[in-house]
This record gives sequence, C-alpha cells and structure tokens, in this order.
Amino acid sequence: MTGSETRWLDADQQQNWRAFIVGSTLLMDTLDRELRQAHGVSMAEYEILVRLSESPDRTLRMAEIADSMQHSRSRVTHTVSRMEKAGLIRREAASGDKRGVDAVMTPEGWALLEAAAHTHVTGVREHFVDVAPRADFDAMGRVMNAVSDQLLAANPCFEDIR
Amino acid sequence: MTGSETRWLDADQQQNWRAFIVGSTLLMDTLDRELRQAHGVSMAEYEILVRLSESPDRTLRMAEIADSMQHSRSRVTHTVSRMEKAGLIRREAASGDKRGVDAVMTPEGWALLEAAAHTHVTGVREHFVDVAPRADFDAMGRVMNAVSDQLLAANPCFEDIR
DNA sequence: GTCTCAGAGTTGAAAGTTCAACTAATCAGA
DNA sequence: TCTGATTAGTTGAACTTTCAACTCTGAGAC
Repeated sequence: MTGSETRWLDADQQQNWRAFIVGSTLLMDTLDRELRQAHGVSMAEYEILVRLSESPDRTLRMAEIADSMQHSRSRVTHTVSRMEKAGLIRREAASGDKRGVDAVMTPEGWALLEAAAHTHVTGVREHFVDVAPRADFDAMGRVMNAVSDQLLAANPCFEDIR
Repeated sequence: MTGSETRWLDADQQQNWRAFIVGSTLLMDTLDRELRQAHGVSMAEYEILVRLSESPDRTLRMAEIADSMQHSRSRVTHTVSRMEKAGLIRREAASGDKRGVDAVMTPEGWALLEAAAHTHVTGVREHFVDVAPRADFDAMGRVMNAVSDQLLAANPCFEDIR
C-alpha cells in the first residue's frame, strides 16, 4: 500500500475529491438532521428499519444488519439496544443457532418507518437525486460500486478489521 | 420540505443511493484507519493540517477551518485542542480582532503532514480515484458540487443550524 | 459614552462510536 | 467425545461529536 514515489493528484482530481468529502458530509448531516427533527431517529436507525422492513418476517440477524450496513457488530448492538428501549425493535433468540439474536421490527417501528420514509425520500431527492442529471448520477453510482468492490475484494473478511 | 405525495425513488435511483451510502462509509472508514495506523491522526485532523499548509503563514482562523470543512465551531475547538496537546498546532491570539484565535501549524505538524500525505494520497488513488474511469469520476464531482451548492444556497447561514 | 445585539470561540455534559476484552455456542478434527 | 479454534453477540471504558449555555469582544443606535 505504501510504496515508492507518491503519485500526487492533479488539480481536477484534487477538486473532485474535495467536492466529495464536503458534499457527502453536508448531505449526510442534513438528511440525519431532518430525520431527527421530524421523527427522532438517526439515519443509522432509519436504515436499520428499512432493512428490517424488506426482510421476511421483518426480522434480521444482528450480523446481517452489521454486514449490510458496514457497521461494526458492537455498533449494531448499541444502536439496536437504544431502538429496543424506544420500542422500535424487539430482540429474540435466533431459531437454530443459540448464539444468534434476531432483531424484529415492532408495529411501532413499522409505523415510524412509514412516517419517516416520506421525509427521508423527499430529502434524498431534493438534496441529491434531483440536483444533477441522471447520467451523472448513474456515473456516481458506478464509481461508488467500484469503490465498494475494490475495498471488499481487498479485504475478504472486512469485519475482522473493524 | 414535507409536502403532498411522496415521489419514491425508482430501482436505479435506489441502487445508486445505497451504493453511495455503503461506498462512502467504507471509503472514509478505510482512509481514516490507514491514517491512524500509519501516523496516529484521524482524517479530520489530517484535513486540518492540509488546509493550514495551504494558507499563508500556515495559519488559519478557527472559523475558517470550521467553515471550509463544514464542521461545527465546537468540533473544531475540540479537535484543535487535541492537536495542540499533540504538538501539531499552536494557538495564537488573532491580530486585529481580539475575539479571534489563529491556529498555527508547528514544525511537528508540518513533518507529520509530509509523512502522512503519501499514505493518504496513495489510499485515495487506490480506493477511489483509480477504481473508475475519469469521465465517471468527473461526473461524480459534478454531482457532489451540485449537492453542496444546493445545500449551501438553501441554508445561507449553515452554521446556525449546527 | 453606554446599551443592546451580533460574532468568535470555549466549555462541559450527553449522545454516539470504537476498541479490546469477554461469554457462550458451534464446528472441525483427532 | 474431547479439545482447540471460530463465530455470535455483548460489555464497559475511552474517545469523538453534538448540543446548549456561556464569556468576551466588536458594532451600531441613540
């Protein structure tokens, strides 16, 4: 990873990279704030609800949540604990593997998601999807997929590092 | 912001958006970890050093740092305090405005930056710039610039919210 | 001059994240 | 079937970020 001469970025690359950092923090912070103010959930919590809502029985193993969001297991434990306290999720022993824990979405969680989804999608459109031409947006998607592929390929067991 | 019917994202938009979330957290976490392991600084700290290195006298007002990074003033205060304790930055009373504080890069800070820059740029290339065709990368840059523009225009005094 | 308001930065506590150590269950192999 | 290595998840402490309250300086009105 750290070899020989440094190949510096040219001016364009530099600018694009900085645009990415600033734009993405601005975007994420805004969406997070909108969700918190309107519904009292963070974006991470919202994302967990989305994933649960898409799963059979609105249920997911802790590890599945962690892997799909690229969060550490510890982080998911803490987040789910808070959400459980708030009544949005219930923990159950996983059937089969006695080490495992299932996170199950409660009716309250579902209700919250239904309300929050509108806020979130509106924000994503207004601040992201609708501010650029479709072709550029697709290109951005290809870049970010390539980023994920590269990083996951380079680190087959990415969890170990976290 | 929250009006009438929800215009949901279509499948492509959904995928691109999720690619963005996962890819960017993966990318930022990786670059942050690389910097921490090799040089003991976070990416936020590194970015502050970069900005100082580009300023006349390697000096910047606290507020300038905060604004250019889209961080809250409080966050910059805390981060700079840690960096000052580590000897990378020195605080000085700003000339002219007695309310102001200048953050000045120390020789130790400069030395660290020189060492860390190689690691960082190599990582940015390997995990980001070089994983996608230039045209896609440029399109990504346009999208992120549009995001920033939209958000900054919508919130003339963005700091007030933070 | 002084009163009020705005701006720059700090502070400390609360909330969230990371890190390393831990328990308990499963698996693979002798 | 016993043993050692893995895997799932949790825990608590350290660290980072956020939030609201605060101090001090500067500026404009009168």
